[in-house]
Amino acid sequence: MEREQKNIQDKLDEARHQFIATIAQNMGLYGVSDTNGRLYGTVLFAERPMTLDDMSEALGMSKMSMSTGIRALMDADMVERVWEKGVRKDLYQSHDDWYQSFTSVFVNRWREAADNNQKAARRAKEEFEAFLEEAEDPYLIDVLHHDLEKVNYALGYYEWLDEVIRIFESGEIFAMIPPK
Amino acid sequence: MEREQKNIQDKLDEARHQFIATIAQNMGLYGVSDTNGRLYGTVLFAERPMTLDDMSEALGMSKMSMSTGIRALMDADMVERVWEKGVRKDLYQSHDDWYQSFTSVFVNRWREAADNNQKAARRAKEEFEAFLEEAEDPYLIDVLHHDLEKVNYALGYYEWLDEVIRIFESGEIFAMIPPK
DNA sequence: ATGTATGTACAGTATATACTTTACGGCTAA
DNA sequence: TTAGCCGTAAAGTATATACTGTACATACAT
Repeated sequence: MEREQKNIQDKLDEARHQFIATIAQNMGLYGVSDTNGRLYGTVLFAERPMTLDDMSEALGMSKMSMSTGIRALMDADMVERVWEKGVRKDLYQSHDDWYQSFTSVFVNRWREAADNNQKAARRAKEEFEAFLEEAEDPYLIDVLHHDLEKVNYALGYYEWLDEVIRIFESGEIFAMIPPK
Repeated sequence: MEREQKNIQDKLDEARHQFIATIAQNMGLYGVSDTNGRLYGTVLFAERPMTLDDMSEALGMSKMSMSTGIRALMDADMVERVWEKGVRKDLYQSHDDWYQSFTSVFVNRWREAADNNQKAARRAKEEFEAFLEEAEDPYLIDVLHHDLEKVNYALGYYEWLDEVIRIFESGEIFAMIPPK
């Protein structure tokens, strides 16, 4: 009997491991590396907050990797540090608001890109228009019109993208599609 | 005068180059590498469909890189192959539906991840429930309940994510936020 | 104050990725 | 059929990234 319960524990670990491996594999989409994904999964299913040494042992990796990995996960608001009196080591536990994680990852990544691109497009547009003032060669003028068309299209797209991002940023998305 | 027009052409190239560099830099979000982003930009602003040799010269990179790069861009529906009678070399031009590109990239990347994770979560849930049948140790039973809670939360999240993806997949998003 | 334990910076190493060179199969035109 | 060109597969090389070991700075306990 004792033996059987032990067996269940092993199988449970295996089942957890399998699940963690899958979500870790896909966590690249959140800008989280594969190994950091496994780190998150490990902390998620831990029964208690973990120390860096715990993680190091659980994953068979250096403590340094755990340190840098945890910092990345904290930056992404996926884990949080907790204090327990009498414990000197830093303790970490998962911060499980996946809806929030999704939106903030989505927003952070796209917001910056959209802003950069929009700025670059505006600048390009200005320059193209300035060139158009000076241009005399009909062919060159034609080319410039085409370029302006493209950059205007881009600007429209960025405006649209901005709206999409805003829906996630403001949380409107949760009114449109309520969390389960 | 001739000299000045030439100067404009140079400045135009520089302005294009600048814009292309920026969008290429951020194109990593679309799963497109930096250099493939520049490749796309080059094709986008080309006045005529380009051959691999054209691109090779324009970017100062090997033809092989252009070949693989173009294939990646074609897979992402960002460039298309065109035929011109009398031209033996393959010709490529940009396929400029950025709205479509965005949604299909978004959908393709997240759809697969969501499906994988959902499948893994269902499987984990089944296993956890099976273990719960066999378990006798109260502590183990408690652990299993916690695990089930987590996996149920995950399943809810995947359901939500599925809905979000569906909005982009079906094009509903364009009714909610019309393209400019 | 001083010894000890803990997290992290730094440098070195291994692995993965991007790119190039070379070589070849397939298509086209004579 | 064959000569020549085009696109790509394969192998090799360089660069970037991920990970480790060591060594140090900081904070706590005595």
